[in-house]
This record gives sequence, structure tokens and C-alpha cells, in this order.
Amino acid sequence: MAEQKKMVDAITSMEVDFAQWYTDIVKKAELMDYSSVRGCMVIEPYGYALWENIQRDLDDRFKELGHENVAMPLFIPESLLQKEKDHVEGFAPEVAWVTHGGSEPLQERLCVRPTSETLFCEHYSRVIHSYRDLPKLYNQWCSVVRWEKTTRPFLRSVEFHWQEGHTMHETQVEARQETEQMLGVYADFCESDLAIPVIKGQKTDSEKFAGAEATYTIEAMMHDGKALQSGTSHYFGDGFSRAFDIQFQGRDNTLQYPFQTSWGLSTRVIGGIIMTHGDDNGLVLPPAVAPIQLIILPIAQHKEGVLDKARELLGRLNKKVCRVRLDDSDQSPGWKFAQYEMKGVPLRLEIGPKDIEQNQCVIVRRDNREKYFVPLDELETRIPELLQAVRDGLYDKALKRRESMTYAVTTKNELKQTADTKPGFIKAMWCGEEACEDALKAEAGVSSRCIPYAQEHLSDECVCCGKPAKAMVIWGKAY
RNA sequence: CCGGGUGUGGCGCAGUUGGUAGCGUGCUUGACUGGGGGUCAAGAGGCCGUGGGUUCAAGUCCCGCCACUCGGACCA
Repeated sequence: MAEQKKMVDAITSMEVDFAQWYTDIVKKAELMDYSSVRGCMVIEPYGYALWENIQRDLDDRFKELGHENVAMPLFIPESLLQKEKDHVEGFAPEVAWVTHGGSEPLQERLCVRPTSETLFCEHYSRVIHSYRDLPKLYNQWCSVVRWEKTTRPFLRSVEFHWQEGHTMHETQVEARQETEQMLGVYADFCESDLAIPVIKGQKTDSEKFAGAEATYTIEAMMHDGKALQSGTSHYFGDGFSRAFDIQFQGRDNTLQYPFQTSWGLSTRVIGGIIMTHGDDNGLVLPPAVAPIQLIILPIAQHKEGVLDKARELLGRLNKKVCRVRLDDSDQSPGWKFAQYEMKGVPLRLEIGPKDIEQNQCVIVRRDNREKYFVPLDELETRIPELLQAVRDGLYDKALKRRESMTYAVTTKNELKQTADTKPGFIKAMWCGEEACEDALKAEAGVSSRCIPYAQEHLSDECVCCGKPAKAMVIWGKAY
């Protein structure tokens, strides 16, 4: 119990204050630090290593599907941003402007990109001439700036890192397929690699991206029942093409406008990992992206042979089996246990004199603290199995939690009461009118998260106005 | 942007009616230890967020600003 008490001292318990728990984790697990720029953070090595693994994994998937990486300018001239009406209306309130070069005022001010549709479009208008130039499947890894009023580490910062894919296609069908495909990539990445169950769906018109014809999303439920949009994919039709005058000569020798998509996933997903898997002992990382997948902790390390054995295991396992580190610092074992739990390392391998005698070691899972005595010559097979077991354990736990915190309702009173008393997702029918979304926002404090692909028929009428329902919507409070 | 809270060694905090800036932890050095945040000893470390004001004297009182944080509004 003394041990338990210290853990609670280290970070605020989720139950006591979820927001504070989150803040404690990002700091104590050394993912980020605050900077002197309001709302901007320093991503520390451990946090960045996590992001690099996410990047590598996603980047491989993108390239597998034929996408290429590019680098666009950081700045967007005001006139360029303004070419697409809805787009500029959506983003103008939160862009940062550069007005001077050195001490000279600029002729035209430049905004720091909040997203790069306009830059891609300008470029595409110059390089797309023929159907033979299509599709264009570009992606860029970069950071963007949105002047947010309220910021939180990873979840909403003024500057954030992401990837933005921007593609151009010959036909509507092809572009819609791309939109769909990339949403699928995100969903599979979240579920397989991050062990975060997501709901695929479409955003309502009021929630869709500025300038898009349709926005698709994957929504995840956090520990506190709030929703986190974890990735989005947009279908633009030919709206931007027309606004930016992008035309190509088609197979039939006529001039046509190409169809466009964009899709993005940001460092916000790190917040999603924390709030989906973390517990009161700290971070819990899904094995696929954990910077350290297994930590070797020597016990009684000053005793003859212990460190040698630990180093031997490090050389034998690291990179060949998984990402391994050895902590041979002079801290006590208890301190190290707590430390690597805080950092969310999926597996811990303990090796001490008693183990060496029996040619075995102890492996402990981070997600449930289950302990295994493993013969040293079985490590190559057992470690991958255990990493997989951690991933599956995390996923199942998250899925069960989401299911147990999702409620179906058919009346407005029921919805209000549920929203009031039970954190989580609410499934309810909707007529398609924005007025009903507004009403539910005002009366119950929930917004539409998405119109899920997996539709259910709960009733014939809109939960809000009673008119005929068009679709089932997931409602909830969101980050 | 509105409302609440907080700014004092790296971190967490105390600091009374204004009068010599403290504690815990961490850090450094050494010794003993080591299977859930070990023990002892000796050290280093501070423009009290910032700018004004009141006062013989401000960490403390007054005003402004900034940052962080919580809630809300806004928002990909």
C-alpha cells in the first residue's frame, strides 16, 4: 500500500481530476515541455520518438499506395488564401499574419499556413495539363499554425505537427475512392497499431472542413467519455479546382476540372493514445509505436555476472526482436519499475542472480502487470507474442469501455438526461437539419460527432424535432 | 474572448499584522544497498512571473501586463 500511495502522489488520479491527470502525464512522462511562446510546446525526445514511429508507420502506408512526399512553403499570400470563399471564411479568424520583412512592411501580408490546400492548388494549376498527369498523390509532413484561444498539450496547440495529403484525380469516382481509402488507412492504423478503436463516419455539414464537399472522420472515445477526432479525410469535388483554375485536357480532348481530396492526421493522436490507454501509474503505449518496447532492468546489478547477462540480452534482442533498452543506472529497481511504467513501456524484463541461476528472466506487462517467468532461450518467440498480447489487451479494454459508455436514445428528454449524467457517446436519430444540431448543443451540450457508416435504425423520428429521421448520429462532447 | 485558480531553488510547496527566504524532493560527491519509488554523510543551487505604485522597508499591500491551468464560448 505504501507503494500505491507514492504512485498516487506522483500523478493526479484520473478519478480525481481527469484534466489534471492528463497534464501530469504529458509532463512526467517527458513527452513535452512548455515554451515561452503562448500555446506552443517543445516536444521532447521521448514524445518526438513516439511521433517518429507514428510518422514512419503512416508514411510507409502512404507510399505503399503510391503517394509521394513534398515540401510546400510555410507562408501563404493573402490573395491566395482568399481564392476559395468558404475556405478563407473558415480559417481567416485563426491565422497568424506576417506583415514585415525585416523592418520593411510587406506589400501583401503573408499568413502562416493553417493548412496547405491553397498552396497545393496553386502548384497543381501549373503542373497539371493532361489526364496523363493524373492522379497527383502528394503528401507533406510539416507543422501548421492556428491561433487557438485555448490550448492544451497535443490536443490543441497553436502550432502543431501533422501530415496533410492532397490529391488530384481525373474523375469524381476516383477521388471519392481516395477519400474513402485514406480514411480506411487511418482507421486501420489507429486500430492495429495504436490499439484505439475508432468509429468511421461522415461529418454533418456544420462540422465539415471549410471548403470541402464532404468530410469523413474517425472518432475515438477517451477515458472520460469525450470524443477525439483522430483523423480526417475530405472530398472536395472540383470546387478548389475551379477557384484556382486547375484544368487538364481529358481523354476526349476537352478541358476538365480535376477532383480533389485532402486528409490529415496530427500529433493530436498522441493525446488520443494517452487518454485511451493511460492509467494512474502513467502512460501506457501501444507496442507498435512505443519508442522502447522492452526495458531490461538488472536486479542486484553490482553482483557478479548480472550486468554482463543484461548486456548480452540487449545485444541479442535489440532490433532483432524489438526496440530494447537497458537501464544500468544506479537507481534502485523499485524506482526503475515506477519510472518505466510512467513512460508506458509495454514490457519490462527483470534479470537478477536468481534468474541467471535458472536460466530464465521475469517479464511483466505494462497494461495489466501480469508477470511471466520466461526461459532465456524462448525470448525470441515469447516477446513478440507478449507485445501482441499487450496490443490486443489494450484494444479490447478500450473497445469494451466504449461499448459500455455508448447509449442509444429515442427522445430528447432521454438524450438530455443521458448527456447530463453519463459521459460517453449517444446514438440518436437525426432529421438532417442544422437547427436540431444547434438545439441539442444548446440544450444538452452535445455536438454531432459523426454519421457512422455502421447505421442502426433506432426509430423513425428525429430525436430533436420529431420529423422523419434521415440517419443515426453519434452525439457527444468533444475535445 | 468570458469566468475561476496558480506563478517563490529543477519539481512540489510553506512563508503569520510588511522587517535577515525556508521545507520536502530532486541534483552533486562518497559509502553501504538493490525482486515495487532504499539508508547515511557532506555539498551546490533563489532578480520571489513581469512593469509600475504605496512605504524608512514589499515574496507579503494596491494597479496593470504576461504565462500556465480549470470550466465555458469559439474552432479542425
